[in-house]
Amino acid sequence: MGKQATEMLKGVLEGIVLAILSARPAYGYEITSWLREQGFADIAEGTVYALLVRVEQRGLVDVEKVPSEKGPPRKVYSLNAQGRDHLTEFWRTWSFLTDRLAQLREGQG
Amino acid sequence: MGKQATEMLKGVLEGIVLAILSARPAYGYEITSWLREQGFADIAEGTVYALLVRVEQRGLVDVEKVPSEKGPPRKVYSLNAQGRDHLTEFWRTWSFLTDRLAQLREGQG
DNA sequence: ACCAGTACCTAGCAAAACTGAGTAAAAGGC
DNA sequence: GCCTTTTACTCAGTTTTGCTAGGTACTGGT
Repeated sequence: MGKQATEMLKGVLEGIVLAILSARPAYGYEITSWLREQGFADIAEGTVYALLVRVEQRGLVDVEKVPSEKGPPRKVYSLNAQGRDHLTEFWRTWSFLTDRLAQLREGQG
Repeated sequence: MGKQATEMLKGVLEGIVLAILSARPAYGYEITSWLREQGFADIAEGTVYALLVRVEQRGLVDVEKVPSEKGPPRKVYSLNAQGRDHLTEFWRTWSFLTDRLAQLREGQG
């Protein structure tokens, strides 16, 4: 992904992380690694941690500290009811966007 | 669209406007009206004009001043070669994002 | 003792969109 | 002639979000 992706990620990355958490609880380091495997090569660690702090403060996730076999304890996040509502709203907006963009793309090249 | 869309638009809105311009030249007021018809209800006028200034400064569009039948002269923008390249790159990044998101969405709800 | 891998956090910056104004020009009604 | 509406563009200041570029801390292998 190029630098263009940086700006396109804004607002979308939060939805991505919430979607990940809706599948199963996860911790920051794990999420960052997973994103990088998926091709989001230049996602900065700090970006994910900051995002997790934000969604926690907005009450979209629950947190639990879990000791790790290697390294410091993990902060495991899981999506709560409010987070699930927010995710639903995200998918709605995302669908709207993809529909409009698909139309535009067909319209020409 | 809710407030959530505001942040999701970042980076995407530029692609949308370039896509519009790739179909035919257009001026700011026209683009804003069209976007609102398409359901982008809360796009601020200032946002579109600022975006057009940016893409002009980056040399992605050509500008021509055209007198209007009613009101002040229009600044008509058209996509140039560099803009077309940029748009191609935008579609590539957009495809990447939609693929990843579609996968995530299938993965669960 | 040292280093690599794991795991998290922070301060300061940049980009992009919004708010909420203001400026201007022409058309049409009175 | 004046006023309102519509068209059309501009600008300063704020917020949100991601990036940069560090730092802290714990474990296991050499």
